[in-house]
Amino acid sequence: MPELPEVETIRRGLVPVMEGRCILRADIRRPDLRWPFPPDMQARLAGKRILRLGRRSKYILADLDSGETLLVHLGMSGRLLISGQVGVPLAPAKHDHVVLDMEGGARITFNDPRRFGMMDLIETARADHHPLLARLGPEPFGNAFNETYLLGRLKGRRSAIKTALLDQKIVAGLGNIYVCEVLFRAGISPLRGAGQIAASRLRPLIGITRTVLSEAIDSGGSSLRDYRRADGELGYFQHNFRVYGREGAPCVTPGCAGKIRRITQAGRSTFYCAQCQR
DNA sequence: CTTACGGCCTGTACGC
DNA sequence: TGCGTACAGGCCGTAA
Repeated sequence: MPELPEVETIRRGLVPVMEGRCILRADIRRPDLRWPFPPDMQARLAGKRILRLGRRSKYILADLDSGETLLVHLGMSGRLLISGQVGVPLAPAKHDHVVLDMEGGARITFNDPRRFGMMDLIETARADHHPLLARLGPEPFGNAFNETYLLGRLKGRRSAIKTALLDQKIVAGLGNIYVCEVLFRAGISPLRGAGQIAASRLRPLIGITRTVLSEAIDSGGSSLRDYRRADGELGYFQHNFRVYGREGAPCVTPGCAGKIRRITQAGRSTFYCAQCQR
C-alpha cells in the first residue's frame, strides 16, 4: 500500500495520539512479520513514552524515552489503524499482529495480511546505522537530493530510468506509482537509459518529484479527519493519478491522442504515454 | 560496483 | 458456485 506520501500521511495521523504519550500496553500477537520481532519487544515497549514520531523513506520511527526507537515498515499491505478501544478487551480482527494501547485512549493496531511489513527496536543513537536504513539514498525533500547528486548517481547507469528511480539507494521513498507519475510529468520515457538522459531533461525531475509527492501528501492530509474510521482507508492520491492504473485510457495531456500503455519492467508494471514521454 | 531474478505472503479481480 | 490465473503500492538475498 504505502509509498512515501502514504507513510507520511499515516505518520501525521498518528502524531496527535502517539507523540508525547506512553504506551500503556503492547500486545504482540505473533512472533514475526517479515522477520522475527526483537526479543522482549512487548516488555521493551510497555510503559515507554514516545518522544517523537519521525519518518525516513517509507519507515516510521518512534523514539522512546528508553533510548530505543521502534522502527516500522508497512510492506505492501500493512496498515496502522487508530481506534478508541483502550480498556476494551481485545477483539482482534484477522491479521491484527501488534496492538498498542496508548495513554490518552487510542488503540493502534498493526494489520498486515501479506506480512511483508516489519518492526524492530533499535538504539536511537544508532538508528541511521540500521541495515535497513544505512544504505538509503537521500530524502526527496532534502537538500542532498539535488541536480548534481542525481546526475552523478545516474551517470553510467545502464538500467532504465524507471528502474533507477525505484532504487531506494538513489532516492528514498519513491515506489512504483509515484515513479510512473513523476516520469509522466517530466515527459521522460520510462524505458530510457538512466545514464543517457541529458542534464537539461533530468534537471526538472527534482522539482517534479517534490511536487508530485507534496500533492499526494496534501491530498492524504486533507482526509486525516476521517482517519479514525475503523477501516483505516485513507484518502489516497489515486483519484489524481495521471497514468498509474490507467491502461488503455486516453492520455490526459490536452491535444494528445495517445492511450496509456502498460509494460513490465523489472517485474513491475509501468504505465506511461508513448506520445508524451520520450 | 551494477543488474536480474526468485522468493516471501495473502487477498482480490476476472475469465471460464 | 467453483476453479485457475494474474496481479498487487516492497525489498531482501543471491548470482552473474
